[in-house]
Amino acid sequence: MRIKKFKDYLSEKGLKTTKKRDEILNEISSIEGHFDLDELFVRLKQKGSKISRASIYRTIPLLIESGFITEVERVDRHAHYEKVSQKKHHDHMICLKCSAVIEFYSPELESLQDDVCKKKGFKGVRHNLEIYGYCKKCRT
Amino acid sequence: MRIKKFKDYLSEKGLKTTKKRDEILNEISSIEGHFDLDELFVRLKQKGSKISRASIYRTIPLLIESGFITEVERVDRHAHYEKVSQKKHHDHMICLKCSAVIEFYSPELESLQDDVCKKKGFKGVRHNLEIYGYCKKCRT
DNA sequence: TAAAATATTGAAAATGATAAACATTCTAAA
DNA sequence: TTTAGAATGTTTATCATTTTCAATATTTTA
Repeated sequence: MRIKKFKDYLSEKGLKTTKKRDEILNEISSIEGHFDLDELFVRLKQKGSKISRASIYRTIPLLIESGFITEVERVDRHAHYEKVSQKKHHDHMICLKCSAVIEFYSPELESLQDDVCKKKGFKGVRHNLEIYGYCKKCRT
Repeated sequence: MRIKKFKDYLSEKGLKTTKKRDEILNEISSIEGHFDLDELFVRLKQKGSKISRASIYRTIPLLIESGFITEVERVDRHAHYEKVSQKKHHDHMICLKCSAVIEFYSPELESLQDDVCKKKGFKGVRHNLEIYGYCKKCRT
C-alpha cells in the first residue's frame, strides 16, 4: 500500500525507516481531511509519542516528495496538508471569513479544462483550483 | 479613480487620510506587475520617504479590503501583491519541464465555476487555477 | 479655530513559523 | 557486532509579520 511506497522512497534515497517516521505515517493515515503541522504534533503527543516538532518539519518534505501528502493552500499564515489518496481528485473553495475549506469535484469543469489545454497544445497532468469567497454561513 | 475609491473606503471605516497612505498609494500606482512589501519599502525610501515597514504592513490589509491590490502566489516565503487592474483576469498553465507560463482565459470555465459555487451555496469572489503539465514544445 | 477626541506613526519588542547547529542515539548493512 | 552515516531532540537562529507604546497628526466639536 501507500505506506510501503513511502518506505521504498526512503530506501531509494538511502534514508532510513524509523519509529518516528512510522508514527507520523500512521497518524497521517488516520487523519481525514486537512491538517497542519501542529495538529499532527498534538495528536502524536496525545498518543504518548515523544516526537518533536523538528522531526515533523523534517519529515514533511519527504512525504511530499514521495507523493504521500500534498501541500494545500496556505489558509492561515502557515502550511496545510492533505493525504494524497485514492479518493477522487477534488478542488477547494476557501472561505475568506471563517477559513472553512469546502471540497468539490465537477466532472464538467475537469473536461472543460482538458479542452482548454488541447486548444493550447498543452498536456496537462494535474491542476490546482482554489476559489476564494464566502461560505453559506458567512455570506451576508 | 481608484485612489478616490480607497479614500472613500477609509472614511466609511472611520479611518484617516494621511500622507503615508498617499505615498503608498502613489507608489503602488506606479508599479507594473508584482511586488512585495520590501520592494515597496525600498522604492519609497529611494524617493526620500520617511515611512517605516510597520506602516506598510498596516496599510496593506486596507488596500486589499478596498480592492486596490490583491495577494498573489506566495512565491518565496513571503507575500506578493499586484494591483487590481483593468487587465482581464486569466489563469495559468505551467510547464513542468521548461517552466513556461501560459496565460489563458476561458469564459466557459469561468461560468462553470460560478455554477459549481452556486450549487454549494458559496459566494466566490476570486479564484486561482494553475494547470501543470507540458507545453507544446516539451511534450514528448 | 482652539480644544478634545481619536487615529496614525515609527521604533522597538514580541510573536509565530520554519530552519539550522550540534551532540547523542538509532538504523542498516557488512 | 561493528561502524558509518542518518535521524533525533533541544536549543538557538532567522525571517516575516504583528503588536505595544509614546509621540504626532487628523478630524470633529464647540
